[in-house]
Order: sequence, then structure tokens, then C-alpha cells
Amino acid sequence: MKSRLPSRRKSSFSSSLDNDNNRDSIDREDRKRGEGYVQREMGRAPCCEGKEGLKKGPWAPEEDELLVEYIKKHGHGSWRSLPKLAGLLRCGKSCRLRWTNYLRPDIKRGPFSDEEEKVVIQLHGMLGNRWAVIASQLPGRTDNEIKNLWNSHLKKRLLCMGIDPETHEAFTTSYGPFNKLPASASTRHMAQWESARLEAEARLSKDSSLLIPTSYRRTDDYFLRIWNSEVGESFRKFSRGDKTACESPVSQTSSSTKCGSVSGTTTEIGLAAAAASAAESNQNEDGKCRSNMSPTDYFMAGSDSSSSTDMEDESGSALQLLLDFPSNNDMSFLEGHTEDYAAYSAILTRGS
DNA sequence: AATCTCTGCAACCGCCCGCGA
DNA sequence: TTCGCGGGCGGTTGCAGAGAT
Repeated sequence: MKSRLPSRRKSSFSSSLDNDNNRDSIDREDRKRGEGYVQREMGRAPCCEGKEGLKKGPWAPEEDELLVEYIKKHGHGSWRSLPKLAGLLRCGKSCRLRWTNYLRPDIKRGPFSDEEEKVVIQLHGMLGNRWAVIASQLPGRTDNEIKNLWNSHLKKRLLCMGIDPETHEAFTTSYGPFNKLPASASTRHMAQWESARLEAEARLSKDSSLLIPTSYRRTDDYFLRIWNSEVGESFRKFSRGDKTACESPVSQTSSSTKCGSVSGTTTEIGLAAAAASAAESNQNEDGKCRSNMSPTDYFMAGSDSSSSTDMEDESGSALQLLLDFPSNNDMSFLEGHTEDYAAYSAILTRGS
């Protein structure tokens, strides 16, 4: 939409220029004392010596040049000493941010593709606001950029769709015993597992799922249940391109609003559902955990005892279908059915 | 044309953590 | 073990441009 030139922001030599870091340091120490921290002899040193006279606000092209030239020649080395060595009147932290968020040569600029948005939503569902980790999965994108994307676009889209951007679960608007239940702890627990898995870059092979004793599998797989429900049917039709199949009176009225699209959310919902299903499957009747399997393992393993092979195929293809969900920003297939999903989440919550 | 409101995003802020002395 | 430092991260701010009135 807006492709702003670097540093177009109005220069703001704000009045707060006066010794900010020293003030910050003092404030922090005061807070720490107040919170019971052990008092230190010295406060934390400012990130730059002699903060006075340092420039704040938008970067001028000349400053960018100086920074890039210096880093090209010497590498960034110590950020604290860099500004002085590079001839910049900036604090080291500011230089680092400018470099990592804007000047780095490998940064991919321009709007996010649908695929990237999809990945962001998926990863956010698993990792939460861990932008740096999410950014590491999107080459050329910075954590700041992703954070901005989330806050300005994706979050709103989810909200408009009646999906809580924090939990990635549908808001419950219906009455009944499952209304106003907290977010599924099982889902979040599973997400934490996935988070750890991602961070460790450790991938469990699909084969490992074959080792799951069939006694650990449940016959009432909620994901499959919802998959086979109206929601799933709508989803499948939608995935095949049959958009009309998804249109309900609700969607017809709401689709006129400016917030009628969510990119990739379906995938997230599917994965969350799978993860939550896994969590449910991972518990005994009394809610105790039986094993440390990840949701993906459960998902890939299937949970119906009838035919593990068939179910693996079905679940595997379901996962693939979810991942391949057309990224055309249209979530209309879900509209009118979010309560199904909410109820589904509530069912899971009971077990946690 | 002028003014107001909304939105996007670069930059800043403050906290935390790991490392080394 | 303690402390100081450097750096990374997530949250927030506020400017500028676009669209609405």
C-alpha cells in the first residue's frame, strides 16, 4: 500500500533527548528496588556513553550510508563502539536496529505474500508473540516487520472472523455450558511442545508415529468429528473451489464488511484443532497425560482404532489439505460455523 | 479545498538473558 | 557467586500518507 522511503518520518529531535539512557537506567533500578531486586552498586550503564548530542528519530540517507559502509568494511563488531568508529551520532542500539530491520542486504522488502501470511498465522498459533522465532522461519523478514504485520493486519482479520488472535480459537457467542470457558489449556500445552520443537529444529519423523500403541488411540477423535461435520464439509468444498457451498446467510451479510478475509487462518484452525485433538487423545478419562507425544505425532498417527493405516492416510491428507489451503484470503467457508469450532474447543477444555 | 480519521510502519523503550571478568 | 556489559526481544509510540467527510 504505502512504500515509504527510508527515514521519511519527520525528524524529531525530541526534548527527551536529554540523557535518556541515564534516566532509563535510574528508572529501572528504582523499579527493581521496588520489586525486591537486590540493589546494585551501579545502575546499568547506558548503551552509549555521553548520550547528549546523539541523534534520534529517522535516519538520514547519509547516516545509512555511513553505517552500511562501516559494516561492509569491518563488520558490526561491538555495537556500542560502532557509532563512534563509523562517525555516527547515534547510539549503538539505534544502529543495530537500523541495520537489522532495514539496511541488512538480505532483507526482503515489499508486501507479504499470502504464503508468508499463512506461515505467520500458523507459527503465531504455535509460538505466540515470539516474533524473532517466527522471523527465523521467514527468510528476509524481520521480527519487527512480522510484528507490524500481525498487529496491523492479521490480528484484525482474525478478530473480524470471531477468532481470538491470542488463542486462535473462536470466540463463543452461544449460550450453554461451554460458554465463556477459558482458552483450551491443552491446545496451548500442545503449542508449547511445538514451540520447543521448532526452536530446537528437531523434527520427529512420521515413522515415529507408527510406534504408537493402538491402545493409546481413541475412537472419538474430535478433529475427525469436526472434520466430518458441517465445518469440515464446508472446508472441503471450499478447498475444491466450491465457494458457493460455504455461503450462509451469515456470511452473506458479513461479507460486505471490509474485514472479510483471513489468510491462512483455516490452516491454523486445522492445526490447532489437530493439536487440541491430540491433547485430548493424550489424556486418560481422568485427564492425566499418558505420554509425551506431540500433537503432530498424534495428528499424523490418527486416532481411530479402526484402521490405523487408513486413518494415517486420511489425517495425513487432511493435514496436507490444510497446509495447501488456497491462500485467497477468504474465510467464508467458516462463517456461520464458528460456534461449532467454539464448542469443539470447549469440549477439549473440559478434559484439561 | 480543508479538515478529520484511520492505518502502516520505522524507531524507540524497557526488560531480560548470557557471557566473561 | 556477583556484577557489568552487550545484545536480543517484545511492546509501544508517533509521524506521515491515504481515505473519508
